[in-house]
Amino acid sequence: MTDDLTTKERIVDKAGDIFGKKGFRAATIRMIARAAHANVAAINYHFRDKEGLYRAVLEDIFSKGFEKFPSIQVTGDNTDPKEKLRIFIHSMFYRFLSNEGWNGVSGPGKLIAREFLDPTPAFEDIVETYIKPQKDLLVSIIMDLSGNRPEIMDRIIPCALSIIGQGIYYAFAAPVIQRIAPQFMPIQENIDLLADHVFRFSLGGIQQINTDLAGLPADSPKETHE
Amino acid sequence: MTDDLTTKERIVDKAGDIFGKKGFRAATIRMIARAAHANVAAINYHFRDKEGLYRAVLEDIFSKGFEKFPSIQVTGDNTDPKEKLRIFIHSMFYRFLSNEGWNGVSGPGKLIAREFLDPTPAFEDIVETYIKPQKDLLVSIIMDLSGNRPEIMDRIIPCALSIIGQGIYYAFAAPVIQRIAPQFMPIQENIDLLADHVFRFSLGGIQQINTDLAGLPADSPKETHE
DNA sequence: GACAATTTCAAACAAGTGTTTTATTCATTT
DNA sequence: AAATGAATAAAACACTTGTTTGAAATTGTC
Repeated sequence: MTDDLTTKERIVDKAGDIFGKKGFRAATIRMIARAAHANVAAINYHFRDKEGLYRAVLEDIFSKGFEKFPSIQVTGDNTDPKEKLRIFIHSMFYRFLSNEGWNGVSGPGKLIAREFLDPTPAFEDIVETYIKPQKDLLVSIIMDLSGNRPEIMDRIIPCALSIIGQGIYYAFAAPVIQRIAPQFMPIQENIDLLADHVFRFSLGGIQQINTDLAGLPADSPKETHE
Repeated sequence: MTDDLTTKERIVDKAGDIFGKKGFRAATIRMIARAAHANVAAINYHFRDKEGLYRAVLEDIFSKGFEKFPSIQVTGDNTDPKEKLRIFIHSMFYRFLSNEGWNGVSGPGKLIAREFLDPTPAFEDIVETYIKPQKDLLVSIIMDLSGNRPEIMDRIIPCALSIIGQGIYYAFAAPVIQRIAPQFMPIQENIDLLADHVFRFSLGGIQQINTDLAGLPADSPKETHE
């Protein structure tokens, strides 16, 4: 199934799994070479060194992940902000957990979780290119939900972090979830279940923050009820 | 300051920092020995092998962390459940982030985050002894907040995971938070700020879930689509 | 103080690491 | 068909790893 790929492509592909599964340090180029049916020297030939391969893998994962599961492009239109939030969260979970995405903790998704903990130099660009725009988009959605009051920005940002945090946790704490709440394992079958929960929970959280701030003078606090 | 400790204690102490900072694999016993002013062979003498040392470190971290920042012991009393939730979340953040606790991402806390990703065999006992009781306590608090309806357990558990998830994320995604929202860095000075936000946000989330379920008869698990 | 057990130390060991070297095969162009 | 450059392969290299060894130092006990 990977036989029609070039050696270089096979190496990046398998390296994603192995770096994800083992971590940068514990993954050896000999494992990767064997898995990719390539010679160890091919890695240094194509990627200069182990870190060069890692950079290539990281870029590959993010570009493919956001290509297959983009977040919402249209932010300025008049879609219901609740619906935007729902789509954002669902996209996030599909990107994290689906087989065509980062496949949760058994695939390259784990590699991303590792970067959250110990960013390598290669991660700098990733944050700028992919993560910051995600955060900004989410902030703008929450802003919409809160009546667009720029003065409450420092209440909005923690909400965004809380939402991203739930996504990251569900995606990468799988080994622990497996042990304490196996029915909510972050796997393909549970994507919609988990995403729905996080959407509901976060919507409530945002509304609570809005309520806390209700005393402040502002335009009519948009009632978000169904 | 660590000079009055035995060699064995100095090794465990420094190993916590180094394992946390570098990870199990990347941390070398020579680094640890040098930091602890001990000979490399002392590690194998006292702990059999590197993994034995790691086990000792893990047990040390958890026992000390929960000793200094226990969660609430009294769950059956008549304290306001909201207040219980507030205390639970604050305890969690203090344990994760304070200097006398796990000191966030610069201390042994990072080691725990790593275990969430790749549990070692040593983590099994930790989950049973420390993490599961934490989850059960949190579930019982949320249960109180939801009117104690056991039939909605599968809505309660995800709420617990969402709360723990925010804690874990805030504590250990520091390198990313530093880059996308530096004013909310998980450090000593921000503990109360972050814990307060997570409390408010989560309270709103739980109430939203309760609202969603308000109309439901006791046992019809209606799907939450629009 | 003498003896025995525990603890510490420098050195060596075997295995595994990323990388480089050198030679060979393959594909493309002339 | 020959030539050229890219790609692959096997082996060697320099280095680091966790662990073990055997002797020295320290500690506790009589």
